[in-house]
Amino acid sequence: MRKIPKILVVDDDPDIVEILRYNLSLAGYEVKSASNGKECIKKAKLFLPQIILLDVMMPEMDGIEACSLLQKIPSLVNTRVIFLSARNEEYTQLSAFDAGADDYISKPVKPKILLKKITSIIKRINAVNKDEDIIKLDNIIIDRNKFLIIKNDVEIYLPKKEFELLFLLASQPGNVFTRDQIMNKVWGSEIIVGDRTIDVHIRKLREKIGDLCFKTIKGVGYKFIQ
Amino acid sequence: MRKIPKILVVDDDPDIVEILRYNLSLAGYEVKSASNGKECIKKAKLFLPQIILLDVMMPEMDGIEACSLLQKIPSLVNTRVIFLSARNEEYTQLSAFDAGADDYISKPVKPKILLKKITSIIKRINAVNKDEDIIKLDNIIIDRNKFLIIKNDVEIYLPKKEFELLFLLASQPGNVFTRDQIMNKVWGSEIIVGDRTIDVHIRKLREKIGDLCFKTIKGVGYKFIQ
DNA sequence: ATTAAGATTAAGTAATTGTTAATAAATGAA
DNA sequence: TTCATTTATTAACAATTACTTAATCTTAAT
Repeated sequence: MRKIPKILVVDDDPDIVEILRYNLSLAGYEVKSASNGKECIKKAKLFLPQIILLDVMMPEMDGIEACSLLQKIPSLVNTRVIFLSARNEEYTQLSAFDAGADDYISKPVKPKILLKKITSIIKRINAVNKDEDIIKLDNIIIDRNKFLIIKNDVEIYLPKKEFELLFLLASQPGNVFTRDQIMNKVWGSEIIVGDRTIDVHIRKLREKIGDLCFKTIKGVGYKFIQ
Repeated sequence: MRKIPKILVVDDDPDIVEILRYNLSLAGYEVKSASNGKECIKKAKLFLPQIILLDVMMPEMDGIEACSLLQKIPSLVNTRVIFLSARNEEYTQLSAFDAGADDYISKPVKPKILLKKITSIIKRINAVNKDEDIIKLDNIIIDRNKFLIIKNDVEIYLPKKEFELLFLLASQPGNVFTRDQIMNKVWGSEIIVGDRTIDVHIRKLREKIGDLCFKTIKGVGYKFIQ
């Protein structure tokens, strides 16, 4: 069973928010809203929407800046950003895409077409990302909602970073993740930490989950093996 | 190393095809073209593009019908269809999305914006679909994602350089790779190491994978034989 | 037989990862 | 808030593994 897709609507005009919320809710989406860039970032982190509909011109922080910041949040790598804007100058659109936009739609928005686009995006997301929040393997269950690992029927709680690292590696058992990939997915591209940080976290995981679960591929990276 | 993205341009107007081809090639994409829906289907099957730019109105078979048919081709599940059309009636757009379109752009197309959109789509495709770097031969599987060799159902792990060397040779079984080629591909052109280095790595591979798999062509190089 | 290219081995060197403990930062409770 | 506790990061060094080289031996072609 698939979860109801979540959409975050960000616009400083309450009327637009209301119209979008109405149409999207009716179409069966879970909708939340924000009225500026700062609020957008804050809510996106908690809400983890599949799609963010983002206005360009807003007080406090505009959409472009917000979009740039969203890109750096690891938990939002799979979130698509669609700009909805009355500003149709080419350079605005271009900088929106540079900031990481997935699409740019000019206002006034035609609700039917917007809905179709969203359907099509959700279809693509679902086709690829088995975006499961729970990884179930032979003798280990990793539950991202509860931040809990169950190994051989024993509950194990891990600190955030250790959990994220385990979750990443276990998302594709057997596959090697390079240190760069791990860095980007667990820490995010803007955070720079030392060389040994990953090692130490792997160390802790080996202690808590089991030595044999983590294989080092020297010069390449690490992988999780069942 | 990532492959060059492929784009299929479909339009019955040769001028439009030429403009798009020019811009896309310049941006580093591999471009092919078709001039109607039927040709589109045929070429898409062979070319397996990441993206198809599709006109709506065309002789023989229009874009909408072509798009519907494309959806049914399993090898094209990951191909995105972007309509480029002068017809901006809402119902045309809606039926395009119903036919499986990923986007609908109204002509005249602004090349810069189109390119940004394509970049953003390719980025998303690459983020998920890591190209399957697996070489499968009669009794050996070389899996680059897992950094693992399976020979006669036995797992073999190799150090990085040995793995890269084997991967290179096995990528074209029977073909000779000169020492220069090997040097460039495995070590890179900047790094200079002695003459015997390759020999020693071949030695190790012969030990671990099997003597008979590696044939020396004196004065030329080495080849992998099944 | 001569010679040039490759094979082999062992040993040295370089690079990468592992480990521990100390410190900083974040979190949560009183 | 303040203090206690947990978590994250770093630094220093140890251990390991991989890579390269040098020296010597073998082979194949002319």
